[in-house]
Amino acid sequence: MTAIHLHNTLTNRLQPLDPVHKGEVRMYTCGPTVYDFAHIGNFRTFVFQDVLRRFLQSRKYRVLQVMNLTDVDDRIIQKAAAAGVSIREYTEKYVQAFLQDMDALHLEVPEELVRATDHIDDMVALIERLQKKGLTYSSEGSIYYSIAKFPHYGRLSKIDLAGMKTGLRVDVDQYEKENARDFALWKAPKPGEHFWETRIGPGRPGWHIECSAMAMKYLGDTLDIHTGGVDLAFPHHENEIAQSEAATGHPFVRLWLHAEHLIIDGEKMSKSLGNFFTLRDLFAKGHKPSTIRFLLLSVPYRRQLNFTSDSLKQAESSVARLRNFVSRLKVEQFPAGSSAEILKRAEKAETDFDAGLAGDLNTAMALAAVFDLVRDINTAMDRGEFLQQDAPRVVATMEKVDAILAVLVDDDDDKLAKLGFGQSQERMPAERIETLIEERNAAKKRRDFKRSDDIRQQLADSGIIVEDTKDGSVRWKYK
RNA sequence: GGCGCGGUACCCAAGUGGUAAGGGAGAGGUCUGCAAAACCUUCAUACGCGAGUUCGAUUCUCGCCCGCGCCUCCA
Repeated sequence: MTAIHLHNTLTNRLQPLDPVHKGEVRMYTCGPTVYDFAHIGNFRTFVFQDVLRRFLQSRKYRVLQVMNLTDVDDRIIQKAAAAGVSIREYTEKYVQAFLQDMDALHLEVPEELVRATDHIDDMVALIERLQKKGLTYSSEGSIYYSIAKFPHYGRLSKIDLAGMKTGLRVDVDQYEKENARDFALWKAPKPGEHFWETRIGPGRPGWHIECSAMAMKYLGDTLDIHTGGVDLAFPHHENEIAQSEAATGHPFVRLWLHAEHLIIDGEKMSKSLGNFFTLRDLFAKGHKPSTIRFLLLSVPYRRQLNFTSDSLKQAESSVARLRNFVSRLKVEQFPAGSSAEILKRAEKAETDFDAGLAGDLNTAMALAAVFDLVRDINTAMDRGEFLQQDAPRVVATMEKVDAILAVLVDDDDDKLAKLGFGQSQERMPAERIETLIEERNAAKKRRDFKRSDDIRQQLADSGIIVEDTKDGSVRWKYK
């Protein structure tokens, strides 16, 4: 098996995965700030993280993934106050929405999905450790981290501090800081704002401390992998390193992985440009969860993904090709027997798929391996060279790759229905469909094509596509 | 300005120091009562531009141009 290599932002090169604990990968993946519905760009990163964990599992690693839910920050405090509800009450809605969205996209639930506000004590303890080491200072009730005291500051994002002057007052945060880049570990409460009464005083946590505290609580001082979107590399992840390593004296993370952004029609997604989409916006427009998942994972994570209506169409067609293939394998009847060649071919597909992912999660390469197999087997079937006993083997290959891709099972309607995007009409039950197909078969037999086509049309009107195959069997699928 | 990612066919997108994977769309064909699916053929003398290294570069080096992002709590 090809050794797994991943691009480490810290060193800017491909490095082998080398877990601290044998057979187990511990990773921290930056999750959403739950002040609103997550948008499609967020999910680009989350799908990447999901593909990563699924791939590691396919390599038989135990995966211990921690994902944070940032449920306290300026926006949340403001919005909750404006709505006249508690922070918890305000964020709960979006936490639930996030879980539903995850489910719709087949994102596996991390082993630990943790809320910042449940870990205030852990953050306070970590801040105290930093205080004891003399790395912090207080100003107007807030506590800051003095980056001048952390020699490696800037290593991840390659930010050069040499040109920066200390003592300059830069009023970016309406707080007093010694250095513009110093960041708040703990923020003094503002009048009327929600705050926590703690050993280090009243207030609320700064943004970065939650990730350091929760990551180390669940994963230990040194994590194997930490991921997030590229925008988080600075300052968020840089600050996490400073906090964590200064506190423990150990390297915080072995591999830093950053997903490039998704852009829309070549432009940054933003509310002001009017090209801002949540998952639900896309569902409402009739796009399927599987289409979106496929599109998000089809472009390797370190490459910007240009999200367009055309790319959505292409993704939908690609998924259909894969699903048609599996359906054909399951329904069509082939000559009895089995062939060593086909078995080898299936094995090769699995190997190539795996090798593609092993090379920094090159999903484009991995998908090519799958499509190569699809074409070759389809060709064999058309030529009558494909044998019945091989069908389950090839299906198994497809199931294996789908353990990572997670787009083959056609549950789009179910997922949409769960979110309230179901079609207006009830789905025709499978039994009824089978009955109609039998009727149609009978009609075909007596060459009553008028009747036969009427039934096909009737089914089509109910959103069911009927396909005749060479061997006389009929397969159907929901549109 | 600093840091980072990228510029490959109509679109999306791999890749290698020795002559361009895969998907989508298009065109033609096969199969078929019809339809769909599928298959076959076709679709980049060419990989942003210029120079260099080399027997040979899309792949290495240098310079330039262009796009996008980060450098102000945005994945």
